[in-house]
Amino acid sequence: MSMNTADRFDLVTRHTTEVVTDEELGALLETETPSVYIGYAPTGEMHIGHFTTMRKLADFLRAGLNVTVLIADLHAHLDDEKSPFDLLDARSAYYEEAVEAMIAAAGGDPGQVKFVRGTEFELDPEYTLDIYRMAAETTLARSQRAASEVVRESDSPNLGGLLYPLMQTLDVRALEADIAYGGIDQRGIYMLSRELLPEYGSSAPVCLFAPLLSGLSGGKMSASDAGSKVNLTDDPDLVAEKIEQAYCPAGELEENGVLEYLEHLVFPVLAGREEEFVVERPEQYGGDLVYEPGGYEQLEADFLSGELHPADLKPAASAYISAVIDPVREQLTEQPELLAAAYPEKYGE
RNA sequence: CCGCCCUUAGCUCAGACUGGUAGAGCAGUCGACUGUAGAUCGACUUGCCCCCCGUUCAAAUCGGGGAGGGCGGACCA
Repeated sequence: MSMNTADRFDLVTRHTTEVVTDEELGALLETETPSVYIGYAPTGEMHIGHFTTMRKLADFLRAGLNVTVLIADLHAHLDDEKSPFDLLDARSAYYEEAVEAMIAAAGGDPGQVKFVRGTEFELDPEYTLDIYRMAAETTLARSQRAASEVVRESDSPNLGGLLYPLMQTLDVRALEADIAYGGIDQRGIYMLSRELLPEYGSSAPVCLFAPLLSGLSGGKMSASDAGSKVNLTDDPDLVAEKIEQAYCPAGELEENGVLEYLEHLVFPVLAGREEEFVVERPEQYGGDLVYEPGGYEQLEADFLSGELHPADLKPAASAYISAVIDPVREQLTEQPELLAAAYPEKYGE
């Protein structure tokens, strides 16, 4: 690649919330063609929160990394049976399609991404044996702590949730990933991985973490609260409705999902296309506002100062969000059988 | 293998002893107030009370059986 190391480093690390560690990543980017992987457990429907990591995959590709997406089907079941065992195939198929569509919509080439399902290698004898070896030397408390932000909490936790971090650790090795990328909620697990893998003759992965976006109703995005997130299959009217109802206090950035969507999703995509962000505004409030590609900082400043009012921002935000996810929605709705098979209760026969 | 406990609204649970076809909090919906949303007021909605059989004029409630879940014992002592 003609890109120099500093540029590569910036590209790889932008829009991340933590890098473990800068030094290791720097060294990695100087030498070879590093590999990065991210795992998605095919549980609930994919949503806009996933999109921010997809956009990073486009960055990774541009930086010349080998990118692997793991569809962690076994994990989806191990975590409190979030996905029933006999729906794993259907949900994996849906995830694969959705991920490809999102990568494309985010300006990347899905053809350059390697897709792997967990069951393709997690049942290999060597892998299985190492699960047992790690299980023998890992305490319940350690595993539980590692998984606490990821695995569903319960008064009566299942064994599956405790195996989960160990398997994720072995995934890093099996996929020969130099870099593990995931939401910051994955931190606990990968810190365990960094501890364990060297004991098993592998090097610890460099870890890159994505910020978790706030939900639209304030607080975290919640799977159980439909209004807290935009789904990939939401049509523009529904997106508009959700954004209209979103928590968005004037002049405040904290837990402001609308602004976070713009920062981590809309503006990066617009920047890739060199398109402006236009807020249409009635004359009585000052007329239209135009932001340059990459002009999120300015928008945020205007929002903080009160120059940009939420009531004006929201319609613009929902229009651009819809535009970004539109191709994904179309691709998915063209194949209704995918969703019907993956979520029969909701889209079923 | 044995014993005990649990199963009621979307969620967490009361109500069961003393039968009279259900309640609270949260969530949700709708108004008011804000140039958005939230917050705050005001109003409203929500149910195969796990299933089957039985007793009874009447069963969420009592009796029997079943299913699902949880805890403990049993070996080590």
